[in-house]
Amino acid sequence: MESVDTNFRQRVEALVAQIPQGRVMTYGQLAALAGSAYAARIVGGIAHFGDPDLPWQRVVNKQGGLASGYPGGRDGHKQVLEAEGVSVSDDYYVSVSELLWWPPGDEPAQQGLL
DNA sequence: CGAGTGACCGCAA
DNA sequence: ATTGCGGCCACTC
Repeated sequence: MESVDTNFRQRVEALVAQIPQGRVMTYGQLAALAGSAYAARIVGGIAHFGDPDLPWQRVVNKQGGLASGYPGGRDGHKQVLEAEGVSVSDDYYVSVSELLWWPPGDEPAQQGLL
């Protein structure tokens, strides 16, 4: 409906902005919810040139590892996540299985269904 | 307007 | 198990 310009970027930003504190989402997830499961790279691109007010720090890769290119490097990224309440491993890895969050209504199979 | 790149993911050997 | 390569879409210069 209505305008659909760059709905991808708007969608990703909307999802990231909805990520609750202490939770993390994967790029592939955001990409899939945005409309393209193969556009995970674009999500990263938007993250770098998107709105700096969005909690991109809560966005990690499928491995649960922190991404590069973040202002301050993984060091700053790790500290920010820990400040949010996310436990980051010494290797800059987070428990995706524990902190992975899905938007309400779009969850294909929550962890409870495991 | 055209080309290149990217904070990724999945599969193949 | 590990390593290497390709692919898709959007954004920037």
